[in-house]
Amino acid sequence: MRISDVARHAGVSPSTVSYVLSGKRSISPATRRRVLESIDVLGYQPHAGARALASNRSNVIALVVPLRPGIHVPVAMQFAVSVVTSARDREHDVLLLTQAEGESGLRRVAGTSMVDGIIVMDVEVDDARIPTLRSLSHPSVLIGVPADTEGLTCVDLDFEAAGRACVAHLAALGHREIALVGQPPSVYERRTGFAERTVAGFRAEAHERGVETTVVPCDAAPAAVAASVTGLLDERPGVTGLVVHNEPAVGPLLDAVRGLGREVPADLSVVAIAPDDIATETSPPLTSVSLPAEEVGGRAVSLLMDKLDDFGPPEVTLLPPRLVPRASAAARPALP
Amino acid sequence: MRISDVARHAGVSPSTVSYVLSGKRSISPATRRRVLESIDVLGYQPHAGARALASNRSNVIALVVPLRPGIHVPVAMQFAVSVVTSARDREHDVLLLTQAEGESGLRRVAGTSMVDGIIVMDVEVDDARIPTLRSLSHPSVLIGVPADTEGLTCVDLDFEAAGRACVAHLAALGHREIALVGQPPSVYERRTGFAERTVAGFRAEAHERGVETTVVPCDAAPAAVAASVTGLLDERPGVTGLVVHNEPAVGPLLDAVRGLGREVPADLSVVAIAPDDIATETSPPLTSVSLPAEEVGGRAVSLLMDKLDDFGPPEVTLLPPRLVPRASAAARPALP
DNA sequence: CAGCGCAATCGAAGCGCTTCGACACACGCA
DNA sequence: TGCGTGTGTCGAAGCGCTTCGATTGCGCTG
Repeated sequence: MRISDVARHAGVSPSTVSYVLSGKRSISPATRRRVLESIDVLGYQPHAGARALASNRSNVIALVVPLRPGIHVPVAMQFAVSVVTSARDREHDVLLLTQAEGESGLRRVAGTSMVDGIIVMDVEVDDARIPTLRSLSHPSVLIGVPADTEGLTCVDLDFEAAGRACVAHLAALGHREIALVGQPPSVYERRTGFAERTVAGFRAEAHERGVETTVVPCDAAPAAVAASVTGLLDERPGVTGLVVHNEPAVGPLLDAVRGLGREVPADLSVVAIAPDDIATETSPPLTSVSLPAEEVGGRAVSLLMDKLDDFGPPEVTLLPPRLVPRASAAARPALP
Repeated sequence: MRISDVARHAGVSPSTVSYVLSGKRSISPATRRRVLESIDVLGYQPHAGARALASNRSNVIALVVPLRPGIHVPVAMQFAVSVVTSARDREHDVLLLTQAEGESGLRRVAGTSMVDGIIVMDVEVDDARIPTLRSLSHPSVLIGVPADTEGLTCVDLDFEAAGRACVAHLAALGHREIALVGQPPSVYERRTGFAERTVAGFRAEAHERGVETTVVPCDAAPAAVAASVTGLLDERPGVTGLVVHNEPAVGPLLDAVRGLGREVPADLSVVAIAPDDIATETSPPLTSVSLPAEEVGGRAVSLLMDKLDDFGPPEVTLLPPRLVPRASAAARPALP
């Protein structure tokens, strides 16, 4: 079943069929209808390889998904799924690359023209893949922001602003000493962009408002969370507000706080940076800055498509944080 | 940079370069060396589309990942990653399809020759995609086992045997009344193969051994787990053994049991069906049947590759369960 | 020593599509 | 009436690779 079969069936030339399909030249309505009907009747599907060869476009993009210690898989998958969905909306498929494939994987899929562009998740401040991406002639979009963004297209939640927003919210409620319960230590050790930027925003806003801070990296295991929280509240008894930037830790954290005989939000306010579904499932529902995975994934695809059609210069897109008050943050308790 | 450039550089014809690359005809060691050197010097990478067009092989396989309510994303990703890794080991890439794309997605990637074969995860007992898969001329492998396996290639842990093994272990320890804390209700409602098979094995073995059983589907949220466990132990005070087939529930379940003042394993034995990392991270470490995601993913790829080279008939591969005793199951407590 | 078989290589056809230039025709305008 | 302009369609030339059959030169065998 080839394009020439369709052409014969519709009584036109193969090139006409091609133009009907691509819309790159005008075709009379009557011809278009006949061709589309033939395609339908014959169940024609163009050969992807032939198309890629002739047009120099594969209509596939590569997505590098993170598989590193400390990442929260369900959230990473939210990003991945939204990339796939958005890509499909724009007639593209997604080739899955793992972190393990590394830079050679990027070179391979680009060098063999297997993909038209690349989306990279979980970018580090000084990411080893960036020189490779720069060296490729293929466009790419980073989900996350490295230190040097020169010539790169990046998109992410504005984590610095998110950190600031959490502090501002707590400060406005009167809290004078707050702590950030953060990502697992390994995430900071490899200098993952989003984690570092959150801490920076958290500290900067607190400094500007004269609020005292502590930052506690935190492993996800419930026991580790309990230990961190207990240790924290023990060492810093004045802490009345917590910012949690660690999805799997939110449940265990609330349990641990309760286990210490403290009520949320009466004795301790908690603000999370997390996807809405995680923030709303807890009891009490968490005041949170939502992590708009869907929007970020969709934006990454849009930006990549723009680069494929070479519109505009590279740019860094930081989505403004939205803090939604729920039931976990309240005014600072009166001093005992 | 084309194959003819390499050929010129090495002083041979393009077809010789091709044969060096594919190994489909014998090439003298001297020529092979020259060609490989030229490839290296020039940094040649063959054009994937051209290759696919000429050879009728894309060296890409499609993987349909599950995104349904109730599935445990990290475990699903373990499967996916092992599929990608195994595929790469065999010179194939992986195209990511989401459940949402449905049957039309399968038809599309097969019909356009975008992929050579398809791997489908999370198969239901009466899966809607199976007729489509049967109708395609492309080979496919299911991870999971439907009711009618005629003509299909499937691979999975033998969940029925796993259910049996858990019961057998508890029964051997003297337990006479046990319960299965299962997957979320939605998983049973859509009749997911692995969940149903576990229940069947659990019930059959218990019946044969004269052990009384209860089956409790269970949502993953900690509160829901606590409610299920409390309700269960309340209604069935004679239960001294639990089989847990629900990854995210194991932590909350242990907490809930403890919350009821019962010790594991002194008062209540627990056996899990879960990946080893989940079973070993708890306190106490769980006696468990491991879920060999890596092996299943690898097998799925092997089976698909065999079908691509059309070796052998379709077959259902059920990996035998391995029950590893750890610290969560002990002899049934003496009656009060 | 003619003839054979085998190993190593080449040339050319063709995979199924896109795209460029050419062409035919209709229309409006001078 | 003739000419430019624009629209719709066609034909042919590739895109870069694989693969088939043909060819060459060699060492053997009978």
